[in-house]
Amino acid sequence: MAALPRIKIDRSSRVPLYAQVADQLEREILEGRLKPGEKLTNEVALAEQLGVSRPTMRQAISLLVDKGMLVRKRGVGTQVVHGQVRRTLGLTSLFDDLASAGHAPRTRVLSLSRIAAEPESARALDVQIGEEIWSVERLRLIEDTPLALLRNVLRADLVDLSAVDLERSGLYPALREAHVSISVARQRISARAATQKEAKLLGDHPGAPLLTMDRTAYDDAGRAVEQGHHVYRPSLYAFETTLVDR
Amino acid sequence: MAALPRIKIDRSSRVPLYAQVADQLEREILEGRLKPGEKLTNEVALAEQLGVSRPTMRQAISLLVDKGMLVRKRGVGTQVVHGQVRRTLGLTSLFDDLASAGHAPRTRVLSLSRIAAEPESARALDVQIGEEIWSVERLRLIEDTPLALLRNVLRADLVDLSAVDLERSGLYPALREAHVSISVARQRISARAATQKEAKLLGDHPGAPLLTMDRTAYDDAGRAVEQGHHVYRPSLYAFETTLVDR
DNA sequence: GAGTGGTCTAGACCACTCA
DNA sequence: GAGTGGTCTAGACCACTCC
Repeated sequence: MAALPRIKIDRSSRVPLYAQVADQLEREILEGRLKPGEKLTNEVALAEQLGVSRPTMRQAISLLVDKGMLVRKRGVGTQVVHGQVRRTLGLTSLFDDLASAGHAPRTRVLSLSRIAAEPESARALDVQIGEEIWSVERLRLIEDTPLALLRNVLRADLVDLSAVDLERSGLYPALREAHVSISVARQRISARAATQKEAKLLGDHPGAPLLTMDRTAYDDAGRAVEQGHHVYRPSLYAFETTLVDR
Repeated sequence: MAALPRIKIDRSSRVPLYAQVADQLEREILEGRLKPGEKLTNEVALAEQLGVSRPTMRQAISLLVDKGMLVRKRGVGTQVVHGQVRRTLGLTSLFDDLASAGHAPRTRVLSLSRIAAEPESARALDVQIGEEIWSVERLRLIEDTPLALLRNVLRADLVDLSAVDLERSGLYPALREAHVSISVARQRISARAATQKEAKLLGDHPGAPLLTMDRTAYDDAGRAVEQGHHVYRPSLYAFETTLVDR
């Protein structure tokens, strides 16, 4: 039964209470002060100790349950999950992933232009066939080793890609700067053999296995903004997910 | 501003109110009575109409936001996301996926035995090296076409695999019957070339691209129960996910 | 029976968006 | 300034687990 004496909340902060509690609770786990399998003090007592209401305490715990770091069991209690913790797959770009892993990713923009939407892109982006959209093709490298080939199309009426430095940041930060906030994305992950063109760009041989990701992203008004068709060299990249039963 | 006149709640049901509301709201969207882009009536009014409190109404809406079907924007409202809706990737087995898609999946158990845990399995399952664990190898077929090769190891002290018919159901239903409830799983998805053995079993050629999934699953006490190393033929399988910004 | 998490209420105040 | 979602409270009762 682990109480949480280190957790302090700051009611003058603009960070929500549940987020303050969740962040500090996560740190307790990541830094080993809460050990795998250890049982937390019950919710009611914890809320009282931290000086928040029980719903707020529950919301904090729920965030970590969704991250796969805690498990709750009715009538029993809340425990820390065993096993090493991994980051959850979120709405971040590959660029961010690599940067935070301490590597030095680079991006080469192979092409950037406005094209007439062909049927598939038109359907995905919810625009008329032939309407002008952005098309961009980028090569992602890590220490001069090609890692991924990224092909994207974007709604030209919602984003101005010409104003953005795509070699300096990922697509999502760029969209954020342009006041387009992506809030939902649907992904499909599979694999296939490299085409001749892909093999040449990625420094691999035709027929080599590639990890593929096809994604459509929607803004906070529910409009399709971006569609991506990405291929990754699987020896250098993988998708990690945490699944939680509800 | 769409009110939701069709939604009725049953206070005598054992299904939580928020789940009743969420399920019926989801059906409104899936069956097209709420159209993409349409704005919902505000939360306070909806709660009043349905006769529930606002936190309960919010919880229902939050479930669909997490599924990627609704987007909320402070100061503006809640809208239906554009684009076709897909099922979220959940804690289901491939067997269930195929069965619910109307296909006829079959499973052939290639081997099932108790082995001494080698270092990698021992670390993943949190047991001593050399301790007895289950090892099972299965081939998944769809209409006589090989689809996937599934290799799993399980904690023998938590599960009795000899009592289970693995050709009749997936691994997770089998575990559920054995009173082992999986609540969290961590997955890593990538790709690689088929080995000679894999190619033979899957009816493909050595070097063919395969989709790979490595998973560790934990029960509701946070203990590692199962580890899987699966390979799929990418032309027949893909992983779909919905990502939501938080 | 004691203790736990699961659900639910009826409010309140705040932050943000948009006309 | 009006309307929206975001946060928070202080309780209540229930369902489940385990002794």
